[in-house]
Amino acid sequence: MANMKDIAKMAGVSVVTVSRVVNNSANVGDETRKKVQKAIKELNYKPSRVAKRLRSTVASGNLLGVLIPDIQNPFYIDVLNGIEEIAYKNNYALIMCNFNQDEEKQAKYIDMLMAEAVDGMIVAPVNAEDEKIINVIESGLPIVCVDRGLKDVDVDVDVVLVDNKRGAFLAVEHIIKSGYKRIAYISGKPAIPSSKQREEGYISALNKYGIKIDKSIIKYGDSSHKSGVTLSNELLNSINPPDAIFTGNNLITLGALETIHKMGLKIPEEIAIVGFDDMYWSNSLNPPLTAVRQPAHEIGKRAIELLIQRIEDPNKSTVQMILNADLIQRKSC
Amino acid sequence: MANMKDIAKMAGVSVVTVSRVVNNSANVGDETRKKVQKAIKELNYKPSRVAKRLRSTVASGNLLGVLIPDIQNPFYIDVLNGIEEIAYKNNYALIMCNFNQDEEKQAKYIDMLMAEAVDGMIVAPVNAEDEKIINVIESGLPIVCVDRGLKDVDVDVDVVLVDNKRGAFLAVEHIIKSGYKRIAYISGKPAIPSSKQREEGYISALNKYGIKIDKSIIKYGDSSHKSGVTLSNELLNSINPPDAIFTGNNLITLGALETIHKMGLKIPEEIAIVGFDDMYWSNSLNPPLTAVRQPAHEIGKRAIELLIQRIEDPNKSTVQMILNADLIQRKSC
DNA sequence: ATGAAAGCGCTAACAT
DNA sequence: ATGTTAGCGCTTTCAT
Repeated sequence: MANMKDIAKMAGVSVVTVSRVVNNSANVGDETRKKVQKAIKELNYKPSRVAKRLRSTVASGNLLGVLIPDIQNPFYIDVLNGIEEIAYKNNYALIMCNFNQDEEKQAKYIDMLMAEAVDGMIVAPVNAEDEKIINVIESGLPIVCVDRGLKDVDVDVDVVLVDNKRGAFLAVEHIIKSGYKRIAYISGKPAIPSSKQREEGYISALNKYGIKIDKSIIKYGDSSHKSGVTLSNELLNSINPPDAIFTGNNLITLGALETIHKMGLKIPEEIAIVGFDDMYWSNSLNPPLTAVRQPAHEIGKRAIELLIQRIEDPNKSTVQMILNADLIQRKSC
Repeated sequence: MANMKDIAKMAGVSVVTVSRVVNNSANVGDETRKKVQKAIKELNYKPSRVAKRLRSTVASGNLLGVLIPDIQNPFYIDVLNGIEEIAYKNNYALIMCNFNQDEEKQAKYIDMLMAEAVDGMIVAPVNAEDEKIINVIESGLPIVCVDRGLKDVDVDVDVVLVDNKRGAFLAVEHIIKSGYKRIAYISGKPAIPSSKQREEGYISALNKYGIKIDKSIIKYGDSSHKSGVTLSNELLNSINPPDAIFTGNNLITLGALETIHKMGLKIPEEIAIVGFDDMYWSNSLNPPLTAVRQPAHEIGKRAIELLIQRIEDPNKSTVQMILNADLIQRKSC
């Protein structure tokens, strides 16, 4: 592969001039620029992003890290998709790190990203008090949090979130207005802020409509498909089963549906279900799923836009961007 | 961040010695090694992967590129997941490139990966004669193809595939044995080899059981969810509709299900469906989907294992690994 | 067993 | 408008 020296030689200029042409600096003569461009084309020269990254003082390495809690979760795929779209447009490469909700794996990936000298990272932190991430932020590396924020109020960080409480409220209110009386909630990992917020929305809806909270039909899992299967099973096989279930994320929803179908229960007649998180194939479910839609793709886009802005101007003040989640009514409730 | 020089100074040795310790080279005194290790711990030193990548002659940069045709497709997610699992274990970072079945985007991503000096790439080529990829292979960069091979017999490349023809045959045979007479096939992009191979399996099953091929119920789309919706609609609203559909990939399956549910058709009584590609939530569909399962996760794992082997020994002979796809019988046929 | 010197491909700072 | 020098953090080669 040709390098700057080759181009310089061919064009009869110094490497600095080549660098200037490559980076569109001013102060290059028209003639010179043309000669260099010709050589670049001729030798099919592509500047080494590695050398640039090593040398540059300002972030310009065009490399970003993305830390994802669970790549099997369609929500994060959509977020990732949004991130990738903008990254590509801006010539950023993306190192993808899937840490499976595992704090240790997350920490190791963060070390790796630092060693790769990324210009910034997008993270959905395992927990709201993650020291590792807080350290990185304090070190000055641009970071944007998605889906989950950080608790420490002293930490200044850009965050892109969804109004989980309101989304959950909307869902449960709809369930109530549809005439259901005994509404269960299957929560994700309680340690994840969004799980708690969704529970708050669930509770505030019940409160508003004067339905007594029954803790026995609030089930806590680990945000997985499997916990959706198991917990819905416990719920539906109990002495006093619910007539509707609000599920805390899409994996749980899918798990609950599996149980419901296995039991041969009719949706929404025998059991209604509303899920948090929509999928592009919610209409392929039978009946089509009523769900709270997070604008996942937009979350991703906003996050990387904020990140790029911060990279370009590290002093810009941080923002907390809260997007709306809305209810998509279909047939499952 | 501490660098080698800092460690060297602190340990009272030269940077070379530090490098030797970091890379577990022989010829380092026990005492020296300990001093260096202590300094490394104390300063929390992490070697720069960037500098290493720039300097190293042998591939040791521990960076890989993954080129994915469509990140919204659950099959590729599973493949990616398998890749990531092994990459992480081997301390490889992964640059994720989603090219949306777009040849130009794929080409640009390949340029980017070259500029990042990756040690190798895993690719599912847009088309079987992709010049760009063939060039890269000929340049000597380790590459493994997944899901789709390359046509040019002169090109020596590791490939991990599934026996698409046999998988499709199994599916269609099962449909026939279940008593269906008029079996449609909704194909993905005909240019993609796997689409053709699946069609071959479909045809050979029909042939074996003496069912005449009716070209009017073989529909060609672009492997997308949308084409699944549209083409199944055409099929089911025709004068002589099929009583069963074999769908060419999971996105098409999902699209077809959407149409079927919208039309209120009963599965499998009024229309049977068997899909190519299984999902972990196939049981959440109603009825649970009968599908051909590709070992997607294993495809990913095998691919990166081959890639790492090739990176470590560029002269090893190439292999073509063909995995089995098997039929998972559930309730949709 | 250890180190000095050179250099990977590029950019920053300072000339001219 | 262009070039010279130095050096990012590491590994390689050759010495000792």
